[in-house]
Amino acid sequence: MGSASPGLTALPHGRLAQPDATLPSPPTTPEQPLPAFCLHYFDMLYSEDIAWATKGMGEPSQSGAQEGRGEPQKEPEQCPIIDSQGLGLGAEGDLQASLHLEEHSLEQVQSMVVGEVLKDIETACKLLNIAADPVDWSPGNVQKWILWTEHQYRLPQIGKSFQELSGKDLCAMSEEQFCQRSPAGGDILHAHLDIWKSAAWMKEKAAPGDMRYCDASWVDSEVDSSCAGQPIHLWQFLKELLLKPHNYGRFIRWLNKEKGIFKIEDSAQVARLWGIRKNRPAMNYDKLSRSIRQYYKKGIIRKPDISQRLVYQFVHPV
DNA sequence: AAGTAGGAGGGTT
DNA sequence: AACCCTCCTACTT
Repeated sequence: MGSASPGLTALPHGRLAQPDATLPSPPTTPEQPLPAFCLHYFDMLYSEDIAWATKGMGEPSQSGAQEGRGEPQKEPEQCPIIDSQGLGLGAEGDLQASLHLEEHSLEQVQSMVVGEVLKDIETACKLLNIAADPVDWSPGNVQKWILWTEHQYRLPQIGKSFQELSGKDLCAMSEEQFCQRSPAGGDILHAHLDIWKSAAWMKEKAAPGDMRYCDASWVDSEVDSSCAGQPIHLWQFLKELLLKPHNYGRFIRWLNKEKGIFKIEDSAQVARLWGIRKNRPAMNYDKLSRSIRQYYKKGIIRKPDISQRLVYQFVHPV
């Protein structure tokens, strides 16, 4: 087990010295939450393969310790805009212009970062059926979020240290208190919570009167508009995962999207995600696959014509 | 050893 | 009643 790229997100970098950012930061958290924001995105970049974006953003090269693990770590072509930061700053006269350009590109990257983070949080909300704002979480929601975060970022299992805590309690805790409850990974969990708090704060601030963001999912502070509290079906859950190859492609992916054929690449992880979603800690692939097989009779999922292990097909692909 | 198939019983909604 | 969850045996890869 645990076959999938160990240590990818066992971040040794802790607090990164980020350049002071131009993004807003919640007034509730005096100690710059934005680094956490970026930190989180760096995680994603490294777990996905868009490492180029980290090049110009003050990332201190991860101390090279992560190199050569699993993936070949291809050296991608550098982003010309961002790369201007490190190169071509020799001439004094160009300095002003370069800085200007740099600022502009930084803004672009930052807005991209924010957009990606918001999207991922939105996905997680749907998947976990929890509110976007951590303050609104029940103790059960908190446990779900911690389980999911542990899973997503391969943190040590520390959820039990935070039992009986509501989202409000959690949000009131400092990083030190997190570490007190969980010396291993408490700081990272706190950083992730900061990201969620920041996102919730930004959202609240973004749409006081007029709401442009009806399309995504959250219109007001109330999130679950479509399927609030509704029991999600397994096939829906699988489709949601498949819609996010960026996040879940390592676990489940399309083999032929048009025909609805997909493959479960990591049965244990998919089962675990499903278990988190349904509050079934004992969920495993044996049980999950039994539920999939129930779909045969109902005509929702079937085995493809050429049957392969861990490969299924939606009968009515959309 | 892990995945596939489907019966059976129970729980939650 | 629908939709799993759990446990099970038998069979295949």
